[in-house]
Amino acid sequence: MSNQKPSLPKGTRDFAPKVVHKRNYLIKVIRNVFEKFGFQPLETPTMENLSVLTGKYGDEGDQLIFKVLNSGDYLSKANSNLAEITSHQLTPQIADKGLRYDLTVPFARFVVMNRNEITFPFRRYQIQPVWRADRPQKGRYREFMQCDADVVGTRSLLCEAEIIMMLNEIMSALGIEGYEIVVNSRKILTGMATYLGHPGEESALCVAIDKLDKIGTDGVFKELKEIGYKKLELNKLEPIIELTGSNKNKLAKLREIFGTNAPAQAGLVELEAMFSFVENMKGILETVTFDPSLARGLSYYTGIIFEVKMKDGSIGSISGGGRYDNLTGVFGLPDVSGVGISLGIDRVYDVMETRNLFPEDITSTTKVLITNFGKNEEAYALEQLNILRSNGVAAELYPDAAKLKKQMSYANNLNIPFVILIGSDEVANKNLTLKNMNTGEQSTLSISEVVKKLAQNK
RNA sequence: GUGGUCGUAGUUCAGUUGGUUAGAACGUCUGAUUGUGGUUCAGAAGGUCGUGGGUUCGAGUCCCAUCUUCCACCCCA
Repeated sequence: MSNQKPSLPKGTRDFAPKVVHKRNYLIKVIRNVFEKFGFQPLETPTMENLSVLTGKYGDEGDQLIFKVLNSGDYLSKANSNLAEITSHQLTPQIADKGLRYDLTVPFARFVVMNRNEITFPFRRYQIQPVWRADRPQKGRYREFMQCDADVVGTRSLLCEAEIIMMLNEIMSALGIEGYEIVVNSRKILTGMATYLGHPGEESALCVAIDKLDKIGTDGVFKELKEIGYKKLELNKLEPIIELTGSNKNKLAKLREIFGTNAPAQAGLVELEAMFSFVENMKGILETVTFDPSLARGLSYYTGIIFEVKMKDGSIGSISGGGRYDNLTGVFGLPDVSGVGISLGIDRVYDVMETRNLFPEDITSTTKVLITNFGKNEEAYALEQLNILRSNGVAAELYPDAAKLKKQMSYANNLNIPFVILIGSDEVANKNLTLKNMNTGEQSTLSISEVVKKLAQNK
């Protein structure tokens, strides 16, 4: 057998122990906030039937779904002449499953399938990996973890307000500053398209104005011209996307501008209501920016939409979400409104890592290492090890009677905060030498004193 | 999916117009120190130069293909 070089599929990664510790910390903080807001955990399968996934993310989204080849002699069951069809046409004949593309659609599927068991309104959070056959870039992977929280079965804008509260709380719990929660409403975008003389064409409008940050007003206008916008219409758009001032100011000005435009006015009213809910909860609004040019988000959003981004622009958005009125409709359950957000923890991780925001003590699970001096001390050491563990102190004994230097560097490299030395003196005196690896302090103690110290030091 | 880019030790990178034995730093291991890690000093190990072809007397260096990385577009966490 020839030697084969091991490799990973494009856009996937291993996570070494120290990285997993940090990711777990991140997930723990986010989960705690989700649960504090009353969300319940849900998990769904890695694979969904392709019929569940396709058609939910637009044509381009469908291309990005990883398909799972059918088992068995799948070709004989495909009833086409291979030479005569495109790969695109062949796919549905040889694959009927696909990898989860996001967490929202599987959630919608779950809600429909379990509608009789679920008590509405249903708040659930879900933290699982998703897969996209995208071309990788920095902060873009083919396998990545999403943290979603959604509420379905209510149209109350209180839910939108709580999402703002949650996002603020997650960011402050992680110690991340310099972020911005950008909000807008799909209804404003719909109204805007009509106002500009292009009713029903808001998706083309969205694609263009969403790039405002990147290509500027001139760039956006150039793109819009290419899809048929006239000078006069662009003149009407300009004051809208160049609005400045406080959120309240922008909302007030837009109410004037849009006049009797019903969808736009409805969107503005909703945003005002959301802001006032946040104020009543004593929430923070300084981090929230209303931006009528925010247009991102999947096609299923129908109300208020959110995006969290870093002000320094160091990475793409770290969270996105919004309200959707009819996600379950395609599965036969109409009129269930929901609102949710999705956090990309790989991106949050990158932000935390570059800013050094991870606490130092999270990269070790072991609290104390007992050094191994050899046969004579072994029985006593094992006894102490057992006592530590049965008192809930994460402890390990170095497995070989290696040089102390080696054992100490082992503890040092793994960030184990304490080391217990058990040599002939300790065995004879029935005590332990405990060394604090951070301060270098060392003291002779009884096992009960050590347990007390390490248990409280949690 | 379109266009470009990168790949040399575990890691980050040098490597001249193609020329003998491919270097450094950090990390690792050993010793200075047989009961003490982080600092210091001495030494050692570690490479099919991403992979496969080609040009050449000779390729890390040039050409082609392929994989990977990163970037722009598209889209998105």
